[in-house]
Amino acid sequence: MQTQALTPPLHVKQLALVDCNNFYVSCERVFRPDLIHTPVVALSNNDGCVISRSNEAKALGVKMGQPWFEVKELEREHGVLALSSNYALYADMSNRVMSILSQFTPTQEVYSIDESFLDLSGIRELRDVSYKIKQTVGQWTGIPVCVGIGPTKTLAKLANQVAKKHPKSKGVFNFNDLNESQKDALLSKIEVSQVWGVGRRLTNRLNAYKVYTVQDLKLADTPTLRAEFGVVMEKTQRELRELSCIDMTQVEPAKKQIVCSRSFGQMITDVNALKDAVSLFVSNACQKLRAQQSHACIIQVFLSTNRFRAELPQYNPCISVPLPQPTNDTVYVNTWANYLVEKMFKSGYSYKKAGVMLSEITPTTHMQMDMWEPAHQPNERLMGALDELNKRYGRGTVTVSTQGTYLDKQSGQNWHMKQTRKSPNYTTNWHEVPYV
DNA sequence: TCTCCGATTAGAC
DNA sequence: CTAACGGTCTAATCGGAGA
Repeated sequence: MQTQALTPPLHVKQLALVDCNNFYVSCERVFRPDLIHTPVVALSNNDGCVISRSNEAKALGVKMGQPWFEVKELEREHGVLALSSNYALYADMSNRVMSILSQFTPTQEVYSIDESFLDLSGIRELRDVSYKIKQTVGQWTGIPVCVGIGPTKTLAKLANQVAKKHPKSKGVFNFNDLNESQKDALLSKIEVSQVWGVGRRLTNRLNAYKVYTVQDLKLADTPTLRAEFGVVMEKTQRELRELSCIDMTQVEPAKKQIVCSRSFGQMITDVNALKDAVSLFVSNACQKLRAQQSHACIIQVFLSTNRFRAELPQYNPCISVPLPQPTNDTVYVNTWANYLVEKMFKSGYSYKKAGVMLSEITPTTHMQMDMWEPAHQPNERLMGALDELNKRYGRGTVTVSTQGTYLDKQSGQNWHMKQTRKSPNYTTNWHEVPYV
């Protein structure tokens, strides 16, 4: 009887958002069960900022995105353990989780490394299925997840937050199970900043219009909202009103631009070290291009000094050039990148970051040949072999030209990022599998 | 005046 | 010991240049 009353009509869409709890930290804990009660954080590239926190670390006041040096005392005071991010591990764990989730529905959108939308419309016993999802992922991967369900993606996201926040929910919350007054009560208790698509700036602007809660946004005057905040906010409001505006995208669209950039572990003054770094970025960017079967028509290279050191001279050059032919050939793009670094480089500056952007991306099938330019012969077989080897034996196994040969001993300069606290690649490298 | 394009803004994770 | 603050990606919007 009770479930009968709560079960929404079958035509109501049941979109689930499955989100892994504290994903990076949870991945680390799978292989370090001894850390289960330790406050743990994972750091961004270069060990710069905190990007994942265990509940214990959150309780100690560590903020998302906070620079690690600001909270480092907690290491001594409260035994916080900070780990460098181990993307090979996280990507592999993510693939396992996503593949398990795909078993529950034909309609999955992998939204990020730790989140999937699933269309569970028409499923009876939805509560049981939701707990089954949570239980299966937990048992097969060791990663804890929460499930939020609603009639639109925006409401599924909110439902997921409710599932995460309230222990009573046991990790599953279905917005569709509420009656109208329960919905109003719930949305009135949640700050508008929690809504998907509403960040810090928009929160402030909405507050100025006396929109403080999700319910305020849901009931706000639509023409005013549209005029002052644009189409995106209007869509968000419609989604809160249970009209689905944001569709599931099941096939990942090809990227329109590909950027590979990195801050260096230390300041760099040597042009050869910069070339070395940039050639690795080109190599990674071209690999992504080939993975989605595209060519790029424009390459842009940039260098930059450390913007946090205002007392030092600043220089942030950036050049973009059209490639004579669309390509995804690492060697070919590298010759251009190298030339651009040489052209931009000025001595007397300490460089902290560099990067490469490939844009005007087109599918390889649409290749437009320049009638006058002698055709560049892409090293297709070479690139294919390179991708295959790197896939099988790990990224960086086979590299191109001078990439990676510029060793620290030549100048004492090491541009590689700082990663002093990285855990082993438990799942992707046999040499790093620990003895059990 | 209209359109195009690059730069800027805002957001997600 | 010190100094130390991430990387990618998209869509919307704005403002100037050129047609």
